[in-house]
Amino acid sequence: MDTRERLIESTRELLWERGYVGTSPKAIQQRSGAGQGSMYHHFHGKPDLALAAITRNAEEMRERARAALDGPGTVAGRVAAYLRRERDALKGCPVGRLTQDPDVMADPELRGPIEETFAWLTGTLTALLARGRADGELRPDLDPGATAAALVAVVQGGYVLARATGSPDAYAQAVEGALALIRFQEKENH
Amino acid sequence: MDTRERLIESTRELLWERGYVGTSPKAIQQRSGAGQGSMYHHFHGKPDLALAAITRNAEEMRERARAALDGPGTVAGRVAAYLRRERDALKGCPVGRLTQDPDVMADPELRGPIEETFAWLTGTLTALLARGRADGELRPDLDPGATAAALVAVVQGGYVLARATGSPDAYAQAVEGALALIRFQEKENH
DNA sequence: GTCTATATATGGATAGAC
DNA sequence: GTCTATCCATATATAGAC
Repeated sequence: MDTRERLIESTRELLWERGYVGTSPKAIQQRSGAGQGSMYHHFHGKPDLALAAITRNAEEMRERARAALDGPGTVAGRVAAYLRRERDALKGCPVGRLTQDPDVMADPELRGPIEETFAWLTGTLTALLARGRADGELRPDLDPGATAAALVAVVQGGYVLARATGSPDAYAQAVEGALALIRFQEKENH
Repeated sequence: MDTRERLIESTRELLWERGYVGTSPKAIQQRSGAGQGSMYHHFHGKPDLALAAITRNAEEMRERARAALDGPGTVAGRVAAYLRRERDALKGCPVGRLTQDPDVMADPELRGPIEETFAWLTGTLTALLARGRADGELRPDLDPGATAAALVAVVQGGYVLARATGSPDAYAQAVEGALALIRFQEKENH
C-alpha cells in the first residue's frame, strides 16, 4: 500500500473511532507512518483528506448493504439478512457516527456522502418492501417508506444502545425486536 | 442564575451541539459569560464540569420520558405519545450523542449517567410492554425486552436519519413506521 | 515525494493579585 | 469569587532543503 493509500485508510479508521473533531493530523501521520510533509504533499489539509476517507467509508457501507439486500430469498428474509449481518456493534456505524460531528455537517462537501448514503439506503429498502407488497408477500397496507425508515433507524439506534450499555447484545436485541414486528407483515399463505 | 449554574447550562448546550471533544473551556467561558478563573474556581476542570452537565442532561431526559410514559391511556397509546413527543430531531439526543464521544466513553464517571439512562429507559419500556401483555392488550407472544430495545433504537436512529437528511421529517417517518408495526401487536377486542 | 524547521492559535490548566 | 498573567502541549498548517 502506498503512502497516499495508507493516509486514507488511517483516516478512515480514526474518523470511525474518534470522529472528525477528535482526529488530528498528527494522529493520522502516526497511524499511517507518513510524515508531516508527506501528508501535506498528498492532500491539501485535514478536510481534503477527510473527504477522501468519508467517501470511501460511504462507498463501503453501500456495498455491504447491497450485498445483503440483493441476496436470495424472500423480501423479509433479505431484510433479516441485512439487519443480522455481522457487525462490530460496539464500534458503531462509520457513516452514521459522522452525523454527530458538527464540523462535518457544517461543510457541504463532507456532508454530501453521508446524506447520499442514507438516502440511497432508505430508498433501496423502500423499493424492496414495495416489491414485497406488490408480490403479495407483505400486507397491502404496509407503508414501505415509513417501514424502511424505521428499519434503518433500528440499525443506527442499535449501535447507540450497544455503545451505551457496553454490549453488542443490545444491538442484537433491538434488531430481533424489529424483525419480530416485521413478521406480522408477512401474509400467511404466500 | 448564578455563575456556577450558568457554567453548567452552557456546558450542557455545548455538549449537545458539539460533543465533549468539540467543546473547549474557552467556548464554555464565552457562552456562560464567566471568566477563566471563575470556571476553575467552581470546577476542577473540563471533566468535572462535564460530569455535572451530563448528569443533568441525563436527569432531564429521564424526566421527559417518564412524563410521556406515565401518562393516561393504553400501553400502545403511551408508547405512541413517547415516540411522538415534541423533539428537536435535528439537534439529536443530548445523551445518546455522547455515546459517540470516545473520551466520554473511556471515562467511567462520565459514562455512568449515560449507561444508567439507557438501562432505565429500556427497562421502563420493557415493564410497560409486559404489563400490556399481561393485561391482554398486547399479543401474548410479544417479547417485551426486544420490543423495548427496538423502540428505543428507533428514536435514537431517527435522530441520526434526521441529521443525515437534514430534515426532521425523517425522524417522524421512522417513528410512524415503528408505530404502524406495533399496531399489529394490539389484540382486536380488548 | 519526504524531511525538518518554523509559525500562529487554541487547549487546558495553574498561580497569585484583588 | 473573579481577574490577569503565565505555562506547556497540541492543532493545523507553510516553507524550503534534500
